[in-house]
Amino acid sequence: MARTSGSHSDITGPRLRDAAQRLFAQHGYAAVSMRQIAAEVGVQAGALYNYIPDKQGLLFNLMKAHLDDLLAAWQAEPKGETPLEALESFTRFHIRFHLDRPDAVFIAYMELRNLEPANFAVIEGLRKRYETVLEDILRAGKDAGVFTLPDTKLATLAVIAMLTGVTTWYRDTGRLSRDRVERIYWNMVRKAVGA
Amino acid sequence: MARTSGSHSDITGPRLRDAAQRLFAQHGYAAVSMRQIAAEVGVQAGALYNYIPDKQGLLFNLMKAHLDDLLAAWQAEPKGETPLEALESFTRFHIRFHLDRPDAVFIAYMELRNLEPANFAVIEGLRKRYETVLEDILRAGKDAGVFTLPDTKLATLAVIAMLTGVTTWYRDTGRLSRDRVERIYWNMVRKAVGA
DNA sequence: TGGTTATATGAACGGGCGTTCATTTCAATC
DNA sequence: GATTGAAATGAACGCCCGTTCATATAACCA
Repeated sequence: MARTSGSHSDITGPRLRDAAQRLFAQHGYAAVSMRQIAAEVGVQAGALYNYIPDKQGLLFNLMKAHLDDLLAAWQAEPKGETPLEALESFTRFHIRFHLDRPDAVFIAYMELRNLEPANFAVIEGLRKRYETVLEDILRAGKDAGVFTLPDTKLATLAVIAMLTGVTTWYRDTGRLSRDRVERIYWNMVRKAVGA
Repeated sequence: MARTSGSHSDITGPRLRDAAQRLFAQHGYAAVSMRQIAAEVGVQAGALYNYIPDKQGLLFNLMKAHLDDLLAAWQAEPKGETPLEALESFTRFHIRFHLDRPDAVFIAYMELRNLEPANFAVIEGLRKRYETVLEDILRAGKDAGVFTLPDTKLATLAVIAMLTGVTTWYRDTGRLSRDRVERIYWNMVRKAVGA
């Protein structure tokens, strides 16, 4: 034991965020203490405050980093030419990205109510920007007469809920591969939008 | 102030559950203290223990009551004759039931990780029983050649996720009536299952 | 090699936690 | 009107919380 002092800044920082992400996802923000996180990192609780302003700031940083990642990754994604291609691209991207980060996803959806109002507004804005990505695809498809949608806004929310739901049951050791899951969901999404 | 003592058993019990449900939904189980609940009820914290074994038991009772309600309500629902009618019935029922109980729904989905293992097993069992209701409908429709499903199990999970997602955005003061929402989602569900 | 600085310790702060229990209060019964 | 018992009080229990800070240490740079 007894990690002695010295300079481990570049190690402790990431380890802190990793531990916090894992513990918050498992037990919930309010149920995890700074001392638990510190123990996981192998450090005393006081040392954490060299890296974060406070517990709330830690949660906010984790959520913001996740959503920034999400939006940046979509920017870097090949999006296809037609609305149908774009929707397939989005569907597969969303599933893949979310399955790769189960803890971050869990926190982003479950801990919104533990954000202070100012922090919540920032996160909510990023979430809406991502929602708009899908909404724009669906509207373009509807305008082009490729999709049949009773309500574009509701279809957006319905598709995202359906896709994000994958994270609640998917296990790497399960019956289906990721690619198979992507395919099955794409099949259902395509039919749901009438294409 | 100062609610004095006396016999309020039949009043305090329900009020305790109401307050706990509201507060747990708003702030999360771990973030709400017994003293906050007691204050909401208008009583000292110690008095709550005349009605519940402990905080964990309170959470468990709330979740169990919700799922018992859900299964009982479905039993009492007219289910239609054909798989298509049954699916419409289920879709509308699920949306209606969940929109009527936003707090209970929120707790049932968010606080699973705060249940002790034994309690979790009970709740999980009830949740799976409800899932099976939809799975049976989908399988019947698939066997009858009415539904086209790439994977019955995944379709079950996808549809439930999609429908339950309504609770995250629906507001009574919003653009659409409940009936309109039911209709729009039924349209999307029907198409998603290829009927 | 010695001084500087980043990084950690560990104790302390005030306060809130879930739960228990002796005691008090009051409505209902005889 | 006295007795009874359910239902509440309010203080106390030991414990953990997030955060701060004086102090110690080890790596880096002159």
